[in-house]
Amino acid sequence: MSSSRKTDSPATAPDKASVVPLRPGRERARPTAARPNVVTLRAKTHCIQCTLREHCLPAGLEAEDLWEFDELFEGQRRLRKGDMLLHAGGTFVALYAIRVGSLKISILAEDGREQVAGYQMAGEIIGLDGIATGCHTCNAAALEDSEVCAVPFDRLEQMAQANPAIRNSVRQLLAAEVRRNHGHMLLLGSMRAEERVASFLLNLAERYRRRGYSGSEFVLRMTREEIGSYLGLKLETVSRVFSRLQADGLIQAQGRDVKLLDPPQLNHLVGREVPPSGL
Amino acid sequence: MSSSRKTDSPATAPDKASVVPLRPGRERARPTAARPNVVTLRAKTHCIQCTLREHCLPAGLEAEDLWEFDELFEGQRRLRKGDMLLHAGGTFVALYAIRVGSLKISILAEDGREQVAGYQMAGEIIGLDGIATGCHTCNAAALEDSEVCAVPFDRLEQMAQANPAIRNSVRQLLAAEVRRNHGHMLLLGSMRAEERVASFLLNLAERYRRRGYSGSEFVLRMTREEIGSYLGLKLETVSRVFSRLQADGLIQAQGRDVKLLDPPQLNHLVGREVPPSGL
DNA sequence: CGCGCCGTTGATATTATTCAAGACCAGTGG
DNA sequence: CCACTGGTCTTGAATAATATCAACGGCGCG
Repeated sequence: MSSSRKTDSPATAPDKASVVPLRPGRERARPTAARPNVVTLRAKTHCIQCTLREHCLPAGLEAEDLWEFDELFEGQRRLRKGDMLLHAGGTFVALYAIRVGSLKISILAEDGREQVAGYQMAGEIIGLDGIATGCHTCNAAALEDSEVCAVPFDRLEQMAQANPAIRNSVRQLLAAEVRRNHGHMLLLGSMRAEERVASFLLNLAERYRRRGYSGSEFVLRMTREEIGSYLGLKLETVSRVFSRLQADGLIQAQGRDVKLLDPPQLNHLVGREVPPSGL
Repeated sequence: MSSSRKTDSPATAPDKASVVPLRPGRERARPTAARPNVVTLRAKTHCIQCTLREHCLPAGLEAEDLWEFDELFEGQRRLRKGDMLLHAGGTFVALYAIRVGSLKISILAEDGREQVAGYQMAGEIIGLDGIATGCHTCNAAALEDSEVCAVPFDRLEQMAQANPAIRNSVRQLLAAEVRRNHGHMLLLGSMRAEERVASFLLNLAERYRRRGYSGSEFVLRMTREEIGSYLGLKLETVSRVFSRLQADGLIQAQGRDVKLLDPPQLNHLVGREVPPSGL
């Protein structure tokens, strides 16, 4: 495992789609109706060619719906590490699909305290918290240089009205958001420090795995303090737990490089029953 | 303050609407279009005559919309203390507006642990967690004998499509749900026991106050253990905090009877700045 | 090089949990 | 009427978990 302060990508990262150049005309061959002139758009990566497609908002859409969906957004927006994508109180105009990078979502107490409510990575959607009110209740800041696709919500909604598949996608997204929050409340309300950290690491691992990255070795994008904020712990406690888990042989951690050495045992720690092995 | 084990209503409870008998023909005079024969319905309390109207789903609707909304549900459903209204995993068919009583909402971890995620009282809506998925992720159980109005969701949605006011109501509801969850995460993640309990009491007080009950004196409907589950504390801790707050003169508590003696100080405890006075 | 941020670790303090005992109260059945 | 029971609530003492305070090392960066 290498020190990661410099490399700004996961330990084992097959990032292909973002490098593949647009090949105009090729995607035109798709059996679909009219869509805007792709050539005039600057550096737009279409959903159809995006490797994240199946993890993203258009997950499960058929080719036809996909192109329809693709028309929704005009291009990507770049964020530099630390840039804020959303501000609590800001008016809600669009959902954002993370194409590259990762962001932290945080909520604010009346007295100004800020708490991390989630970490979102490539393929995940940000901004759902604004759907209901029309204004955001969270901050979203880039943890590293990132790129997002903005999906104007009025157009999305309009399209959803006509297209059940897209409507369903939005639903699924909201559902996931609710489930995530419930899971987090469970964590904050009833888990001990070790369980919280293990749960956090397993969650990240699973998400990386689903995206084709290693599910056992990855690089954290956030500081100990941010992890602590997310888990309801102080940064020192997080650090200690990392050390303890390492001493117990469950993980290997050097700074932000993390390797899960004994996932079954980690799962056990979290209270999940571990299938003895096989199937 | 009186011991409350017997009285099943808040300390000072102006429950009028539920006693007022239906006066057939009267509401017919409302300037609205066709609606089903009210006489055949058993004991339906119409929104228009419900004192909770402005705290409930149809909050803010004009008379015309109100009648339209009123057609949505056929009647009330009674629950006895302990009855489950919703089961996690059950299919989502309707939202429920609490007309009388109160319920606790709880979420379940994979390993079976259960945690109270919220307490809902008269005028509040239950079942929103199912909107996204189509199946519920929470349990809802009556804390006392209660009565709810079931609002079939397919019909509500249909109506919302045509009526912006109703659509907006549903939105507001979802927004409130999100805000509630965020607030709870903040509480679980960054407050100490005293702050949590104070926050809990102030929250209840505010909700009672809005409903016309006393905002400084009320009766808890849940056990110490349930409070603890909600606040991420053990029941003994909850009990101790109650005692300490009482010793400090901030509250007066005897079992489930609670009186807030120094709301400003309680607010201060929670981190809210207290306006010195005036304005 | 020196600075600032980050992470680790130790010593100590604080907070919350656990274990245990007993009080209170409502309901039950003798 | 009484005793008995089960559930709830309170309280104390011991313990465990986490936070706080403080020191230091590493690393990137100007």
